[in-house]
Amino acid sequence: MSAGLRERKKAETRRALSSAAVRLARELGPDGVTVEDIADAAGVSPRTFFNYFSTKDDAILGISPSDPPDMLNDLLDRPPDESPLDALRGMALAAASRLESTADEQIARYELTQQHPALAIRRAARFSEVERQLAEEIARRTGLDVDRDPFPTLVVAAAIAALRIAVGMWNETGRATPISTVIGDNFDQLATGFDVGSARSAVPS
Amino acid sequence: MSAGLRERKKAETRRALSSAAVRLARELGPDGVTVEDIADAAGVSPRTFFNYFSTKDDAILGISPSDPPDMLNDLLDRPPDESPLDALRGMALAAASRLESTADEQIARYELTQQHPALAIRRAARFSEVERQLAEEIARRTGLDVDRDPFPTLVVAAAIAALRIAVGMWNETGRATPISTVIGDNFDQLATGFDVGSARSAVPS
DNA sequence: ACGCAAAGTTGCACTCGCTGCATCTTTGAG
DNA sequence: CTCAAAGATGCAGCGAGTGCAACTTTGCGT
Repeated sequence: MSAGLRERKKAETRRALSSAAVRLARELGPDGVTVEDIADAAGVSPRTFFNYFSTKDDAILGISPSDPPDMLNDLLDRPPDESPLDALRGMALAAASRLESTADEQIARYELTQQHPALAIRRAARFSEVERQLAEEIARRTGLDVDRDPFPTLVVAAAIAALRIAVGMWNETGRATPISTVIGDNFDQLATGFDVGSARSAVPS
Repeated sequence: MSAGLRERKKAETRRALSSAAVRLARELGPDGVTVEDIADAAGVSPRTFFNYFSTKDDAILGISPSDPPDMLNDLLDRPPDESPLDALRGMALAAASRLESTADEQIARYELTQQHPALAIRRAARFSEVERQLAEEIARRTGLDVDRDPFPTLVVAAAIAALRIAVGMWNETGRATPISTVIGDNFDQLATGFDVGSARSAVPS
């Protein structure tokens, strides 16, 4: 069987907690809602809340401890002969399409992070954790030493920025144009470099 | 006169609090020390601590609320006709040399951030706040719209990563080679792009 | 079906970070 | 020397987050 009752119930409780957290945070602001409120709304005890999320912010952002970062898997799925930047581009596109498909709750989360810096901070922290793992994988692929060679860390940081910015603009512009377009532009920019004259506007005059 | 007694005392208290925080955090770990400990060591009441720093972590990192980000000033000092990447390169070099000169306490802080993720997170958050301001300045220089054009945000994110990585490697390698060398390499990489074959090792075979 | 071990939930007591408010002390200008 | 403003402090309180010791539920072997 795919999952025992136990697993299913756990997953359901986690979803209930996280979506209650998002909903209440939107209504009352992240500081206007207590862990107790969230636990009540999800029908569990406050103490149980902390068995699922280590902080209130994590619940709002839907970050569960010890779940594997999807992006790392996306990168591992890329063929080994791809160049680092192309592999990261593929990873970014995969991550973006996953994000594009899950709709409303993601949007609510994005707006919350825009309005409440504390959440943006938590999210940025999450990204930087993942960055380290990605850099290690790029180092492995290229045979470089992640502690001595700047390249792996640098290219990963740039790639993550490209993804993050594309997602941000996608949200900012009402999710009209597909994320993949902006991701493509950003990675092209990274591939060819920031040299003089390479600043291209998204709105051709 | 340069500063009244009041101002001097305030500055002294802030320094006392921050360096007590660093010292105690190194001895007992950031979680092993309470705000009360820090306040006692600095000879003020716990309540007064919060008149100087808004969180314990900020005290350890020496982040005082409402002090102007030096890096933004560094960027504003660059000649207006420089290309975005060159201006950011100049800014990074200025920031690095400032950091290179201030000695022991900075090193202690760096090691603390390496060993305790929570502090690294706080510091990363600090960086991302500054990034937004820098991106706005680059947008102003280039006449682009920071909300519609990825370029300003992307180039700033890449530049900050280049700086951050250079500083990290400088610390990691025992502060032997000057930071400026690695910064130069990283910005060269950004200028010419991450295209295939551009991965260069710091240790030529 | 049944019983038992493991996994999960809960209540409790506690520490600590952080805040608002009212009060007292110190500073510096006239 | 006086007095108003700035700063320091004590107090009372909220809420996040943790460890521990019951208690309940699940699922497996029999």
